[in-house]
Amino acid sequence: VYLGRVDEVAERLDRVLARVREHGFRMTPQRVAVIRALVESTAHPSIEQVYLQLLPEYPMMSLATVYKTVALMQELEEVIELAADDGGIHWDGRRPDPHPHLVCTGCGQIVDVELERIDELVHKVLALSGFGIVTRRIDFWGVCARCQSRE
Amino acid sequence: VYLGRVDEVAERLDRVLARVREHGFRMTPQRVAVIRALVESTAHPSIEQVYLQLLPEYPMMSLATVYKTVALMQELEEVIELAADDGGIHWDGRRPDPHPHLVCTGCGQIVDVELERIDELVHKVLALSGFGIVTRRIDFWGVCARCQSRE
DNA sequence: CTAGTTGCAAAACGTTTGCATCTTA
DNA sequence: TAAGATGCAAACGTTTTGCAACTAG
Repeated sequence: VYLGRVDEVAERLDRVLARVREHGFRMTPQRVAVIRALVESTAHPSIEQVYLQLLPEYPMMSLATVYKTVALMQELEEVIELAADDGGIHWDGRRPDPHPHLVCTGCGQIVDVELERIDELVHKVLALSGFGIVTRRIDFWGVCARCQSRE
Repeated sequence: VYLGRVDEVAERLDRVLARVREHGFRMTPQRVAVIRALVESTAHPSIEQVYLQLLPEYPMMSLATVYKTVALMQELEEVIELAADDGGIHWDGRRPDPHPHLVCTGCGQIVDVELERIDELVHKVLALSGFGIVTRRIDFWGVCARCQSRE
């Protein structure tokens, strides 16, 4: 269960914004706000959750802009997609490297898991299949400790 | 890269149909056709692909019925869901136990992978997180051998 | 200034639902 | 013959798109 340090996150935000600029995209307040929300959130939000979170501070924000910005971030491989248990798509923009997630079927929370030796797994898959592995998605569903004790 | 033997598959089809009946559901030609397609296919089809595959032989088949039958199979845990690279949801009804899949980003084919020691992984996740793991989804994306040689 | 970005509303998409008709047991 | 399943079409929620107005560089 991993959480980056605050200054690490701030540092990455700057790097991501710089990359977006370097790729020729312009910086608008909406774009910065969405990228900031994605990079800082530990909650693995859906697009609508990002939108609703930003709405009070950015009343002119539109859902379409959030969609477009998430697509841009995905293009630059600065977010990864994951399946929650509400059936919808959620996003991890805080750690964009492929890593496993754990979804609680009780309360819906999504946490990161630090699994070592994933590379070994990838090598094994390569050896078995001959595929050149580009990416992966490893997600678990279960009941978190708190929800277990509540039962 | 796993393929069940033909008689194993036929045997499982009978078992699944029996289970469906035991759960109080009726047997209609449409239901049998969809379940058969799911259990026999190695292609990991989408719902629409199942529908289109059956349409010539069952011209009265409706998409809604395929949706309902897949939902029923999912209820009975006789199919598992997986993410393809067309963005849509695909299904594995031939091996309904959670197992990894490999999606070719070149030709779109989806194959099963036989990975041992997945249980160890699950135990490690349990130890790290305290979650009671219920299920998981492990999928890889890459370029298959044939698509690699074509490049 | 002008090309890129936004917000809106409409369109497109996949999936679900209500209901009259038909079918299984 | 009664409960359940089907097929249709309408409804639904989510995501994408076209476009006029706006704005960053």
